[in-house]
Amino acid sequence: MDAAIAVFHRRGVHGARMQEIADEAGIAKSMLHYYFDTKENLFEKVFTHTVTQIFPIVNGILASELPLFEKIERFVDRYTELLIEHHYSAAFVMAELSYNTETAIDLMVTNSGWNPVVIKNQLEAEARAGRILTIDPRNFMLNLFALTVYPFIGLPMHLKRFKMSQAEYFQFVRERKELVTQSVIRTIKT
Amino acid sequence: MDAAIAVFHRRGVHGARMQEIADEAGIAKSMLHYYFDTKENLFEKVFTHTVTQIFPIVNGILASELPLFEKIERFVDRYTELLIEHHYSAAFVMAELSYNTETAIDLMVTNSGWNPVVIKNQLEAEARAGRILTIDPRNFMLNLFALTVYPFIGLPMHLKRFKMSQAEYFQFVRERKELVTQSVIRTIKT
DNA sequence: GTCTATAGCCAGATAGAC
DNA sequence: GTCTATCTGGCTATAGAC
Repeated sequence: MDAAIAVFHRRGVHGARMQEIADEAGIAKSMLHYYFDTKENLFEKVFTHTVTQIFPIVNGILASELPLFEKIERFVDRYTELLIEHHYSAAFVMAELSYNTETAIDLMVTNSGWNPVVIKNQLEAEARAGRILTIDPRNFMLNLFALTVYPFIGLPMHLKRFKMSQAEYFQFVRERKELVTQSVIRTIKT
Repeated sequence: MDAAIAVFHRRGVHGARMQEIADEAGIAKSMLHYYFDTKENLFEKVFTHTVTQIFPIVNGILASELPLFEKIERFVDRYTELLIEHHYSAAFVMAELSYNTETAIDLMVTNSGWNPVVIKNQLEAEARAGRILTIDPRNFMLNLFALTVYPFIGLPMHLKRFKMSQAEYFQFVRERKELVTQSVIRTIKT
Protein backbone atom coordinates (compact mmCIF):
# COMPACT_ATOMS: atom_id res chain seq x y z
CA MET A 1 0.00 0.00 0.00
CA ASP A 2 2.82 2.43 0.84
CA ALA A 3 4.40 1.65 -2.51
CA ALA A 4 1.11 2.24 -4.30
CA ILE A 5 0.69 5.58 -2.59
CA ALA A 6 4.19 6.67 -3.54
CA VAL A 7 3.88 5.69 -7.19
CA PHE A 8 0.37 7.03 -7.74
CA HIS A 9 1.34 10.29 -6.06
CA ARG A 10 4.27 10.93 -8.33
CA ARG A 11 2.83 9.59 -11.60
CA GLY A 12 -0.96 9.94 -11.41
CA VAL A 13 -3.51 7.23 -12.30
CA HIS A 14 -2.58 6.88 -15.93
CA GLY A 15 1.14 7.38 -15.46
CA ALA A 16 1.44 4.78 -12.71
CA ARG A 17 2.52 1.23 -13.65
CA MET A 18 1.58 -1.83 -11.64
CA GLN A 19 5.09 -3.14 -12.22
CA GLU A 20 6.65 -0.05 -10.68
CA ILE A 21 4.45 -0.40 -7.62
CA ALA A 22 5.39 -4.07 -7.29
CA ASP A 23 9.09 -3.27 -7.65
CA GLU A 24 8.87 -0.52 -5.05
CA ALA A 25 7.14 -2.93 -2.67
CA GLY A 26 9.59 -5.73 -3.47
CA ILE A 27 6.84 -8.19 -4.44
CA ALA A 28 5.55 -9.80 -7.62
CA LYS A 29 3.11 -7.82 -9.71
CA SER A 30 0.53 -10.59 -9.49
CA MET A 31 0.33 -10.08 -5.74
CA LEU A 32 -1.10 -6.64 -6.31
CA HIS A 33 -3.95 -8.19 -8.26
CA TYR A 34 -4.34 -10.87 -5.61
CA TYR A 35 -4.80 -8.24 -2.89
CA PHE A 36 -6.43 -5.34 -4.74
CA ASP A 37 -7.96 -6.98 -7.82
CA THR A 38 -7.75 -4.20 -10.42
CA LYS A 39 -5.59 -1.13 -10.84
CA GLU A 40 -8.71 1.03 -10.76
CA ASN A 41 -9.64 -0.40 -7.38
CA LEU A 42 -6.14 0.17 -6.04
CA PHE A 43 -6.26 3.76 -7.23
CA GLU A 44 -9.53 4.34 -5.42
CA LYS A 45 -8.02 2.95 -2.22
CA VAL A 46 -5.00 5.23 -2.58
CA PHE A 47 -7.07 8.30 -3.40
CA THR A 48 -9.43 7.70 -0.50
CA HIS A 49 -6.50 7.11 1.84
CA THR A 50 -4.85 10.36 0.75
CA VAL A 51 -8.01 12.41 1.11
CA THR A 52 -8.82 10.86 4.46
CA GLN A 53 -5.38 11.60 5.82
CA ILE A 54 -5.69 15.34 5.25
CA PHE A 55 -9.14 16.77 4.70
CA PRO A 56 -11.09 15.52 7.71
CA ILE A 57 -8.43 17.19 9.88
CA VAL A 58 -8.39 20.59 8.21
CA ASN A 59 -12.14 20.63 7.62
CA GLY A 60 -12.56 19.61 11.24
CA ILE A 61 -10.66 22.71 12.30
CA LEU A 62 -12.92 24.89 10.14
CA ALA A 63 -16.01 23.28 11.65
CA SER A 64 -14.76 23.63 15.23
CA GLU A 65 -15.85 26.21 17.78
CA LEU A 66 -12.55 28.13 17.89
CA PRO A 67 -12.57 31.93 17.67
CA LEU A 68 -12.18 33.02 14.06
CA PHE A 69 -8.65 34.40 14.01
CA GLU A 70 -7.34 31.54 16.12
CA LYS A 71 -9.09 29.12 13.79
CA ILE A 72 -7.35 30.64 10.78
CA GLU A 73 -3.97 30.35 12.44
CA ARG A 74 -4.58 26.73 13.42
CA PHE A 75 -5.82 25.85 9.96
CA VAL A 76 -2.80 27.32 8.18
CA ASP A 77 -0.36 25.78 10.63
CA ARG A 78 -1.84 22.29 10.60
CA TYR A 79 -2.55 22.17 6.86
CA THR A 80 0.96 23.35 6.01
CA GLU A 81 2.53 20.73 8.23
CA LEU A 82 0.34 17.99 6.75
CA LEU A 83 1.29 19.07 3.24
CA ILE A 84 4.98 19.06 4.08
CA GLU A 85 4.60 15.58 5.52
CA HIS A 86 2.66 14.34 2.48
CA HIS A 87 4.08 16.71 -0.06
CA TYR A 88 2.94 14.85 -3.17
CA SER A 89 -0.67 14.80 -2.00
CA ALA A 90 -1.74 18.28 -3.02
CA ALA A 91 -0.75 18.00 -6.66
CA PHE A 92 -2.07 14.43 -6.85
CA VAL A 93 -5.49 15.28 -5.48
CA MET A 94 -5.82 18.41 -7.59
CA ALA A 95 -4.72 16.68 -10.79
CA GLU A 96 -7.08 13.76 -10.31
CA LEU A 97 -9.93 16.10 -9.48
CA SER A 98 -9.30 17.87 -12.76
CA TYR A 99 -8.72 14.89 -15.06
CA ASN A 100 -10.48 11.97 -13.52
CA THR A 101 -13.48 13.93 -12.48
CA GLU A 102 -16.35 11.51 -11.84
CA THR A 103 -14.69 8.98 -9.52
CA ALA A 104 -12.35 11.37 -7.78
CA ILE A 105 -15.01 13.98 -7.02
CA ASP A 106 -17.31 11.37 -5.53
CA LEU A 107 -14.56 10.02 -3.31
CA MET A 108 -13.66 13.57 -2.30
CA VAL A 109 -17.22 14.48 -1.42
CA THR A 110 -17.67 11.28 0.58
CA ASN A 111 -14.42 11.41 2.51
CA SER A 112 -13.39 15.01 3.01
CA GLY A 113 -15.70 15.99 5.86
CA TRP A 114 -16.64 19.16 4.02
CA ASN A 115 -19.07 21.23 6.09
CA PRO A 116 -19.18 24.92 5.27
CA VAL A 117 -22.12 25.78 7.53
CA VAL A 118 -20.16 26.50 10.71
CA ILE A 119 -17.70 28.85 9.05
CA LYS A 120 -20.51 30.56 7.15
CA ASN A 121 -22.43 31.28 10.35
CA GLN A 122 -19.28 32.38 12.11
CA LEU A 123 -18.35 34.84 9.35
CA GLU A 124 -21.86 36.27 9.40
CA ALA A 125 -21.91 36.59 13.18
CA GLU A 126 -18.51 38.29 13.29
CA ALA A 127 -19.57 40.68 10.54
CA ARG A 128 -22.78 41.57 12.38
CA ALA A 129 -20.72 42.23 15.51
CA GLY A 130 -18.59 44.59 13.43
CA ARG A 131 -15.37 42.69 14.11
CA ILE A 132 -14.80 41.83 10.43
CA LEU A 133 -15.93 43.04 7.03
CA THR A 134 -18.71 41.20 5.24
CA ILE A 135 -17.24 38.52 3.00
CA ASP A 136 -18.74 35.79 0.86
CA PRO A 137 -17.83 32.53 2.68
CA ARG A 138 -16.91 30.98 -0.65
CA ASN A 139 -14.33 33.67 -1.25
CA PHE A 140 -13.02 33.28 2.27
CA MET A 141 -12.58 29.54 1.79
CA LEU A 142 -10.93 29.97 -1.60
CA ASN A 143 -8.44 32.47 -0.16
CA LEU A 144 -7.60 30.27 2.78
CA PHE A 145 -7.08 27.13 0.73
CA ALA A 146 -5.36 28.95 -2.13
CA LEU A 147 -2.69 30.62 -0.03
CA THR A 148 -1.94 27.44 1.90
CA VAL A 149 -2.05 24.82 -0.86
CA TYR A 150 -0.65 26.66 -3.86
CA PRO A 151 3.03 26.44 -2.86
CA PHE A 152 2.71 22.65 -3.00
CA ILE A 153 1.13 22.49 -6.45
CA GLY A 154 3.75 22.40 -9.16
CA LEU A 155 6.33 22.18 -6.39
CA PRO A 156 9.21 21.13 -8.69
CA MET A 157 8.73 24.34 -10.65
CA HIS A 158 8.82 26.48 -7.53
CA LEU A 159 12.05 24.77 -6.48
CA LYS A 160 13.59 25.57 -9.85
CA ARG A 161 12.40 29.18 -9.92
CA PHE A 162 13.51 29.95 -6.40
CA LYS A 163 16.70 27.92 -6.81
CA MET A 164 16.08 26.07 -3.55
CA SER A 165 16.48 22.52 -2.35
CA GLN A 166 13.37 20.79 -1.10
CA ALA A 167 14.53 21.13 2.49
CA GLU A 168 15.16 24.86 2.10
CA TYR A 169 11.80 25.30 0.42
CA PHE A 170 9.92 23.53 3.19
CA GLN A 171 11.68 25.74 5.71
CA PHE A 172 10.64 28.76 3.67
CA VAL A 173 7.01 27.53 3.58
CA ARG A 174 7.09 27.02 7.35
CA GLU A 175 8.17 30.61 7.82
CA ARG A 176 5.49 31.65 5.34
CA LYS A 177 2.69 30.38 7.63
CA GLU A 178 2.72 33.58 9.65
CA LEU A 179 2.35 35.70 6.53
CA VAL A 180 -0.51 33.60 5.17
CA THR A 181 -2.38 33.85 8.46
CA GLN A 182 -1.91 37.60 8.56
CA SER A 183 -2.89 37.95 4.92
CA VAL A 184 -6.20 36.17 5.44
CA ILE A 185 -6.91 38.16 8.60
CA ARG A 186 -5.97 41.53 7.10
CA THR A 187 -8.33 40.85 4.21
CA ILE A 188 -11.34 40.72 6.51
CA LYS A 189 -10.35 42.76 9.56
CA THR A 190 -12.16 46.05 10.09
CA MET B 1 -3.92 21.20 -33.23
CA ASP B 2 -7.12 22.54 -31.62
CA ALA B 3 -8.29 18.98 -31.11
CA ALA B 4 -4.98 18.02 -29.52
CA ILE B 5 -5.17 20.98 -27.17
CA ALA B 6 -8.69 20.09 -26.10
CA VAL B 7 -7.94 16.42 -25.46
CA PHE B 8 -4.61 16.93 -23.69
CA HIS B 9 -6.15 19.62 -21.52
CA ARG B 10 -8.97 17.45 -20.27
CA ARG B 11 -7.09 14.14 -20.02
CA GLY B 12 -3.42 14.94 -19.43
CA VAL B 13 -0.46 13.40 -21.29
CA HIS B 14 -1.02 9.85 -20.19
CA GLY B 15 -4.80 9.97 -20.28
CA ALA B 16 -4.96 11.38 -23.79
CA ARG B 17 -5.46 8.97 -26.72
CA MET B 18 -4.24 9.69 -30.22
CA GLN B 19 -7.47 8.14 -31.52
CA GLU B 20 -9.58 10.57 -29.50
CA ILE B 21 -7.62 13.51 -30.87
CA ALA B 22 -8.05 12.21 -34.41
CA ASP B 23 -11.79 11.70 -33.90
CA GLU B 24 -12.18 15.19 -32.46
CA ALA B 25 -10.33 16.61 -35.45
CA GLY B 26 -12.27 14.43 -37.88
CA ILE B 27 -9.15 12.95 -39.45
CA ALA B 28 -7.36 9.60 -39.48
CA LYS B 29 -5.04 8.80 -36.59
CA SER B 30 -2.14 8.25 -38.97
CA MET B 31 -2.34 11.89 -40.05
CA LEU B 32 -1.36 12.95 -36.54
CA HIS B 33 1.83 10.94 -36.89
CA TYR B 34 2.34 12.35 -40.37
CA TYR B 35 2.20 15.92 -39.08
CA PHE B 36 3.56 15.60 -35.53
CA ASP B 37 5.56 12.36 -35.61
CA THR B 38 5.19 11.08 -32.02
CA LYS B 39 2.66 11.65 -29.27
CA GLU B 40 5.43 13.01 -27.07
CA ASN B 41 6.25 15.62 -29.69
CA LEU B 42 2.60 16.60 -30.03
CA PHE B 43 2.34 16.97 -26.28
CA GLU B 44 5.33 19.29 -26.21
CA LYS B 45 3.77 21.42 -28.93
CA VAL B 46 0.51 21.61 -26.98
CA PHE B 47 2.19 22.37 -23.68
CA THR B 48 4.37 25.07 -25.20
CA HIS B 49 1.36 26.57 -26.96
CA THR B 50 -0.61 26.66 -23.71
CA VAL B 51 2.20 28.21 -21.71
CA THR B 52 2.93 30.77 -24.44
CA GLN B 53 -0.69 31.83 -24.60
CA ILE B 54 -0.82 32.85 -20.95
CA PHE B 55 2.45 33.36 -19.13
CA PRO B 56 4.28 35.84 -21.34
CA ILE B 57 1.27 38.14 -20.94
CA VAL B 58 0.92 37.97 -17.16
CA ASN B 59 4.66 37.93 -16.57
CA GLY B 60 4.90 40.88 -18.93
CA ILE B 61 2.54 42.82 -16.71
CA LEU B 62 4.68 42.02 -13.67
CA ALA B 63 7.81 43.14 -15.48
CA SER B 64 6.24 46.37 -16.71
CA GLU B 65 6.78 49.85 -15.31
CA LEU B 66 3.26 50.29 -13.90
CA PRO B 67 2.81 51.61 -10.34
CA LEU B 68 2.57 48.69 -7.92
CA PHE B 69 -1.09 48.74 -6.94
CA GLU B 70 -2.20 49.34 -10.51
CA LYS B 71 0.03 46.50 -11.62
CA ILE B 72 -1.62 44.15 -9.16
CA GLU B 73 -5.05 45.09 -10.38
CA ARG B 74 -4.08 44.64 -14.01
CA PHE B 75 -2.44 41.30 -13.29
CA VAL B 76 -5.47 39.88 -11.50
CA ASP B 77 -7.88 41.17 -14.10
CA ARG B 78 -5.96 39.96 -17.13
CA TYR B 79 -4.94 36.60 -15.67
CA THR B 80 -8.49 35.85 -14.55
CA GLU B 81 -9.89 36.64 -17.97
CA LEU B 82 -7.25 34.49 -19.66
CA LEU B 83 -8.03 31.61 -17.34
CA ILE B 84 -11.75 31.88 -18.00
CA GLU B 85 -11.04 31.86 -21.70
CA HIS B 86 -8.71 28.84 -21.45
CA HIS B 87 -10.20 27.29 -18.37
CA TYR B 88 -8.57 23.88 -18.69
CA SER B 89 -5.11 25.39 -18.91
CA ALA B 90 -4.41 25.98 -15.24
CA ALA B 91 -5.05 22.44 -14.10
CA PHE B 92 -3.27 21.01 -17.12
CA VAL B 93 -0.11 23.05 -16.63
CA MET B 94 -0.03 22.42 -12.90
CA ALA B 95 -0.61 18.69 -13.24
CA GLU B 96 2.06 18.25 -15.89
CA LEU B 97 4.50 20.32 -13.87
CA SER B 98 3.94 17.95 -10.98
CA TYR B 99 3.93 14.63 -12.79
CA ASN B 100 5.93 15.10 -15.92
CA THR B 101 8.57 17.18 -14.29
CA GLU B 102 11.65 17.17 -16.52
CA THR B 103 10.15 18.08 -19.89
CA ALA B 104 7.37 20.31 -18.63
CA ILE B 105 9.60 22.38 -16.35
CA ASP B 106 12.09 22.99 -19.13
CA LEU B 107 9.35 24.11 -21.51
CA MET B 108 7.92 26.32 -18.79
CA VAL B 109 11.24 27.95 -18.01
CA THR B 110 11.94 28.54 -21.70
CA ASN B 111 8.54 29.93 -22.67
CA SER B 112 7.01 31.68 -19.67
CA GLY B 113 8.92 34.95 -19.76
CA TRP B 114 9.61 34.65 -16.04
CA ASN B 115 11.56 37.67 -14.81
CA PRO B 116 11.29 38.41 -11.11
CA VAL B 117 13.87 41.17 -11.01
CA VAL B 118 11.58 44.11 -11.80
CA ILE B 119 8.98 43.21 -9.21
CA LYS B 120 11.71 42.51 -6.65
CA ASN B 121 13.23 45.96 -7.13
CA GLN B 122 9.83 47.60 -7.10
CA LEU B 123 8.83 45.95 -3.83
CA GLU B 124 12.11 47.00 -2.25
CA ALA B 125 11.80 50.58 -3.50
CA GLU B 126 8.21 50.91 -2.27
CA ALA B 127 9.18 49.49 1.10
CA ARG B 128 12.08 51.93 1.41
CA ALA B 129 9.70 54.75 0.58
CA GLY B 130 7.46 53.53 3.39
CA ARG B 131 4.48 52.98 1.14
CA ILE B 132 4.34 49.23 1.78
CA LEU B 133 5.58 46.77 4.36
CA THR B 134 8.71 44.78 3.66
CA ILE B 135 7.80 41.47 2.01
CA ASP B 136 9.81 38.64 0.52
CA PRO B 137 9.20 38.89 -3.25
CA ARG B 138 8.75 35.13 -3.39
CA ASN B 139 5.90 35.31 -0.91
CA PHE B 140 4.37 38.19 -2.81
CA MET B 141 4.45 36.21 -6.05
CA LEU B 142 3.05 33.09 -4.42
CA ASN B 143 0.15 35.08 -2.93
CA LEU B 144 -0.66 36.76 -6.21
CA PHE B 145 -0.60 33.59 -8.27
CA ALA B 146 -2.29 31.48 -5.60
CA LEU B 147 -5.31 33.71 -5.16
CA THR B 148 -5.81 34.11 -8.89
CA VAL B 149 -5.14 30.58 -10.14
CA TYR B 150 -6.49 28.39 -7.36
CA PRO B 151 -10.19 28.74 -8.28
CA PHE B 152 -9.36 27.14 -11.64
CA ILE B 153 -7.50 24.15 -10.24
CA GLY B 154 -9.84 21.30 -9.46
CA LEU B 155 -12.60 23.40 -10.99
CA PRO B 156 -15.11 20.53 -11.24
CA MET B 157 -14.89 20.08 -7.48
CA HIS B 158 -15.53 23.76 -6.82
CA LEU B 159 -18.58 23.61 -9.07
CA LYS B 160 -19.93 20.68 -7.11
CA ARG B 161 -19.20 22.20 -3.70
CA PHE B 162 -20.69 25.55 -4.54
CA LYS B 163 -23.55 23.96 -6.47
CA MET B 164 -22.98 26.27 -9.42
CA SER B 165 -23.03 25.91 -13.18
CA GLN B 166 -19.83 26.76 -15.00
CA ALA B 167 -21.32 30.03 -16.26
CA GLU B 168 -22.38 31.05 -12.75
CA TYR B 169 -18.97 30.14 -11.39
CA PHE B 170 -17.12 32.20 -13.98
CA GLN B 171 -19.35 35.14 -13.15
CA PHE B 172 -18.54 34.62 -9.47
CA VAL B 173 -14.81 34.53 -10.25
CA ARG B 174 -15.12 37.75 -12.26
CA GLU B 175 -16.69 39.45 -9.28
CA ARG B 176 -13.97 37.96 -7.10
CA LYS B 177 -11.23 39.88 -8.94
CA GLU B 178 -11.85 43.00 -6.87
CA LEU B 179 -11.50 41.02 -3.62
CA VAL B 180 -8.28 39.34 -4.75
CA THR B 181 -6.74 42.66 -5.70
CA GLN B 182 -7.71 44.18 -2.37
CA SER B 183 -6.48 41.14 -0.50
CA VAL B 184 -3.02 41.34 -2.05
CA ILE B 185 -2.83 45.07 -1.46
CA ARG B 186 -4.08 44.94 2.13
CA THR B 187 -1.42 42.34 2.89
CA ILE B 188 1.39 44.77 2.09
CA LYS B 189 -0.11 48.22 2.62
CA THR B 190 1.23 50.22 5.55
C1' DG C 1 0.33 -16.61 -0.33
C1' DT C 2 3.93 -16.11 -3.44
C1' DC C 3 6.07 -16.73 -7.48
C1' DT C 4 6.94 -17.34 -13.04
C1' DA C 5 5.00 -17.53 -17.33
C1' DT C 6 1.71 -16.14 -20.43
C1' DA C 7 -2.69 -14.66 -22.21
C1' DG C 8 -5.19 -10.84 -24.16
C1' DC C 9 -5.82 -6.28 -25.16
C1' DC C 10 -5.02 -1.76 -26.44
C1' DA C 11 -2.53 2.12 -28.00
C1' DG C 12 1.33 4.17 -30.62
C1' DA C 13 3.45 3.81 -34.76
C1' DT C 14 4.19 2.22 -39.71
C1' DA C 15 3.22 0.28 -44.54
C1' DG C 16 1.31 0.92 -48.55
C1' DA C 17 -2.71 1.78 -51.71
C1' DC C 18 -4.86 5.70 -53.78
C1' DG D 1 -1.89 14.24 -48.19
C1' DT D 2 -5.23 11.10 -46.76
C1' DC D 3 -6.91 6.89 -45.90
C1' DT D 4 -7.28 1.54 -44.21
C1' DA D 5 -4.97 -2.21 -42.51
C1' DT D 6 -1.47 -4.00 -39.75
C1' DC D 7 2.60 -4.43 -36.84
C1' DT D 8 4.75 -4.14 -32.41
C1' DG D 9 5.42 -3.32 -27.71
C1' DG D 10 3.91 -2.78 -23.33
C1' DC D 11 0.70 -3.15 -19.76
C1' DT D 12 -3.23 -5.24 -17.11
C1' DA D 13 -4.76 -9.35 -15.72
C1' DT D 14 -4.88 -14.48 -15.17
C1' DA D 15 -3.21 -19.47 -14.98
C1' DG D 16 -0.98 -22.55 -12.66
C1' DA D 17 3.15 -24.57 -10.21
C1' DC D 18 4.97 -24.60 -5.61
